[in-house]
Amino acid sequence: MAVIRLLLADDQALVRGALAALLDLENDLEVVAQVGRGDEVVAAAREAGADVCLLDIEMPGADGLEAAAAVARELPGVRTLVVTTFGRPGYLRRAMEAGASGFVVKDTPSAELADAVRRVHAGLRVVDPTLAAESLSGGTSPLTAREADVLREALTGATVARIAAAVHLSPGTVRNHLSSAIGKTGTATRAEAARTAREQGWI
Amino acid sequence: MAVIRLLLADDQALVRGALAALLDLENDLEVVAQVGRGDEVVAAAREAGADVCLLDIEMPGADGLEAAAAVARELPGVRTLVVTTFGRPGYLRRAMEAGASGFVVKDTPSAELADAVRRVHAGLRVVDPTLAAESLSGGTSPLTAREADVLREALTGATVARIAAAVHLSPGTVRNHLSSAIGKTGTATRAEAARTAREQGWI
DNA sequence: ACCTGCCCCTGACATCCGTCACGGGTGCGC
DNA sequence: GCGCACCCGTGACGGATGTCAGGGGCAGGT
Repeated sequence: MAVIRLLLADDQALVRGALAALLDLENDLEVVAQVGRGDEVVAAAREAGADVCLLDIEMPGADGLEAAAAVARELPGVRTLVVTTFGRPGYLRRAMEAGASGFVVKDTPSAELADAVRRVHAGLRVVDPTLAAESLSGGTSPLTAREADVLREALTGATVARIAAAVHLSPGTVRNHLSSAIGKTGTATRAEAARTAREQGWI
Repeated sequence: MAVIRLLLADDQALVRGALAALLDLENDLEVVAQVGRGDEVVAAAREAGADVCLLDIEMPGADGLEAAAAVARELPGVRTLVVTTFGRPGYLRRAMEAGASGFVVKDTPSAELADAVRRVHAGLRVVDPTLAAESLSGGTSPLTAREADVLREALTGATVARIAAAVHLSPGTVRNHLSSAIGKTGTATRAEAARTAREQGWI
């Protein structure tokens, strides 16, 4: 039986190397490529002939969800497994929509990772069970595209004027979108709204 | 020569297990304990007879800096190496003040971790060189204790009224502290001030 | 053709926020 | 003792913010 060829993508070199050490202990797994940026995944996977890509979400260049979509689009035979720190319901949904075959949070015991890789390689879907329930209940974002845009800018604590400049809108419109987003998130200030939206994976 | 006995503390089980796999590859290193909470470090290190503790900063119970201080206080012969995601200057300073022997960010190549452990065990100090410069230049926090308190509450985007309630102060006083903190951080809003203070490791 | 939802903008309002000036209290080092 | 820094509070000011009521435009579904 042929070994499963893996690509690891994580911006933290130490974690990347440690995961490689962990997975290389398995006889049927082989790490054939490692990258630290999301926009290098497709090229590296193609060159190394990877079967499965392990993708972290938080990465420079392109995040793991974009990378998963790119792999699904350009390398149809290659499966992707998203491995992330944050078990946000919206992340799971977005990962599945991006064509990922699996979703694992970094809280899971390390012994299960190799099995998750094997299942994904076999064509099965791997989803963190506790997260799946949350995702089904309240996963989809109630925010409109513009509301998500202004909330993204609001994450840094920017003023209305700067958000308006960044999104090329009138300050009044920005305030309307923010007010709407605050209502939808059940919060009282834009900072809280941005915070909860991020925790839900909506932005 | 005796092997170096290691304790790993990281709240993410997957990362913890992967680091264990990485370090167990070295003949002179042995992982003898793993914990996922900061407040279990001392007991586990004592029971397992660890020589060196690898501590992540972000952990429930007690963070890695508190854990390092506890180890230094209660297990004088045991050295600690702080391994963290965020290379914030204030973190390095606080780690050293807590009695840690080393400070490594998760961006460093995985091949260097084992060497860092050996150096720490040998009594040397290990510090990420790029971070050391930053820390010397602008590491110490300009914030007073109260300013740090209100900024911590402001991180979530709370209103002045809620911050005041949480810190048991008058709303006016809270606004004064916030205004002062905004001035010291060179920002324009409390959200930005809280953000930069966190990035500097001041809170 | 009509309704609905989202987008963009304007204007007005009450409230909140950031700033400043001020006074009084404490503890520390010179 | 004196200055100094920090703490806590008050009061007032201008500007920012969140909310509401409108108006118009543009797509998709009935």
